[in-house]
Amino acid sequence: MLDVKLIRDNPEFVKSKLKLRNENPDIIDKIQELDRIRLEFIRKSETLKELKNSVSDEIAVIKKSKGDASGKISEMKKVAEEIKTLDEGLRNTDSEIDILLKYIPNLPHDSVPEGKSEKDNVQILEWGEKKTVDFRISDHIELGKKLDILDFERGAKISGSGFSLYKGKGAKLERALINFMLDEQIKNGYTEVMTPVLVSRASMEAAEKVPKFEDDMYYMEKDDLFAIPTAEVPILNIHRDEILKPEDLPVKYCGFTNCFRREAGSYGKDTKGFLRVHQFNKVELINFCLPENSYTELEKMLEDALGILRKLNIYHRVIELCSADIGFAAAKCYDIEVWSYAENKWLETSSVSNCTDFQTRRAMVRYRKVLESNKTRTEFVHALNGSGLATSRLMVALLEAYQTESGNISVPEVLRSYTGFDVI
RNA sequence: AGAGAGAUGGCUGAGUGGUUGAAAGCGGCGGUCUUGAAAACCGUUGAAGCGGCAACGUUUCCGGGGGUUCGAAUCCCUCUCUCUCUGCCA
Repeated sequence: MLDVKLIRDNPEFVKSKLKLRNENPDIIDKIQELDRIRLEFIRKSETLKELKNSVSDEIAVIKKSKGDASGKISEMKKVAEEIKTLDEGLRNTDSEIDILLKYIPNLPHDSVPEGKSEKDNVQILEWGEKKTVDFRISDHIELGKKLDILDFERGAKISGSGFSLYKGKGAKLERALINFMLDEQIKNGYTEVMTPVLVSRASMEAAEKVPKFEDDMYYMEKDDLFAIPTAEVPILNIHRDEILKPEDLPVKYCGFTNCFRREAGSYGKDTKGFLRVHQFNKVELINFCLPENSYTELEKMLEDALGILRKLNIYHRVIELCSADIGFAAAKCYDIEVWSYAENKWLETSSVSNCTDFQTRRAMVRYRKVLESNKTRTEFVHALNGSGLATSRLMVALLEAYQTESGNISVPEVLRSYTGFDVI
C-alpha cells in the first residue's frame, strides 16, 4: 500500500503517477478528506485521554488516603463516553481509508516508460538468434505425445483442463530444470527455501494479492487458506512484522514451488498445452534490500534470471513494461520472454519487479536506519521479486528449440548431469 | 477430530485492578579497566501514531477483536494461533 503521508503531503505527485497507470486519481481526494477527518478524531481523542489519565492518577491518590473522589469519577465517566465515541469514529475512518488504499497500485518509477497499454512496452534486449531448420517444427504438445513425456489429456482427466501430467523423461527433465535453476541461484547468493504452498489470508494481504486479485486464487473456504499463485507470497512473509539488521541486507531467497492460478477471465486464450495452465512450477527470487539500492538490485536480479536462459542457450528477449502495464505492487518491471518456434511468438517466462516499499509497508518488514544524529529510526526495506524462472513456458521453448530432425529432443548441455541422459 | 495448557519487550521469564512500557536474567550497544582481548563493574537498550525545525511532549500497544471500570497486562466474552496427550494419517 501507499504511504498515507505521501498522499497527505504530495497529493498532486501521487495523482500524476496514478494517471500514468490509467488509474482514476480522484480517489486521492477522497483519501485526503478522510485523512483530515482522521487526524481530527485523533487530536480530540488524545486530548481527552491525557485528561483522563492524569485525573485517574489523582483519583488513585485520593482513594489511597481514603478521600472522596466521587466528583472526579462522575466527571471522568462523561469523558470516557466521549472518548469512546471519538475512537469509534476514528476506527471507522481508518477502515474506510484502508479499503481505498487496498485498491491503489504502487507508483511507477521515473525511469518507467510512459504508455497507455502493453503496446507501449519497450524491448530492451534480445539474446541469441532464431534458428532456422529445414524440417517441420513440431509444437510441444505433439512432441510431448510422440515421445510420451507429456500427457495433457490425462492431466485433464485427473483435474480438468489446465493441469498437466509429466511422464518418464519428461518428468525427469522438469526436475532437472528445477534443480539446475535452484543451483544457479544459490550460486548467485540466494538462500534456498521450501515454503508452504497454502497460505493464510494475512499472508496474501501482506503481499497485496488480496482483496484485489481474490478471484484469481484457489481458495479453501473451510480453512481460509489460499493456494499460492507464486512463491513470492510465502517468501515475502518470511520476514513479516520483523525488523531486519541493516548489515544483513540484502537478504536474498530463492525457492521452488508449484504455483496455482485460476486464470479466471482468460478462458479461450492460449489454452493449448502449457501456454496457460492452472498449476505450474517456478523458482522464485526474492530480495529484501535497502531502499537506496533497490534499483541496482533489480538489474542484478534480472541478470540472475537471464543467466539461466543463457546457459540453456534459449533465444529470448527482455521487455521493460510501460507505466500502464506494470503489476499492481510493482514500481518497475521487466518481463523475460522466450521464443516459441511452433507458436511463432514470444512467451512470458519471467517477470522481475521492484515493489519498493509497497508490500513491505503492509507486511511491516523494516530495518533500523542509523540517522546522522546517531539516533535510529525504522524504515521499510524494499522488496523485489522475480521468476528465475517459470518452467512451463520455458519447457515449451526448450522442447521446440531442442527438437531434432528425427523428432527427438537433444537435452541442453547444462542439464545432462541432472537428467543422466542426452536425448529424449 | 476429542481432552488439556498456554500466548508478556530481540530471547528466557515475573507480574491478578491504580507512576508497570512493564521485575529479573540473557543478548545488543556505550563506557571503565587492559598493550589488546576476555572477565568484572557502570550505564544504556521496544514499536506505531499525533504535535514540534528540533530538543522534546503526548497517545496507543503485554496474540486479535469486543466488554466491565474513573482506571485493565491483570476481571468478563469472543476469535486466532502455539504446545502436550489421545485418535486418524502421509
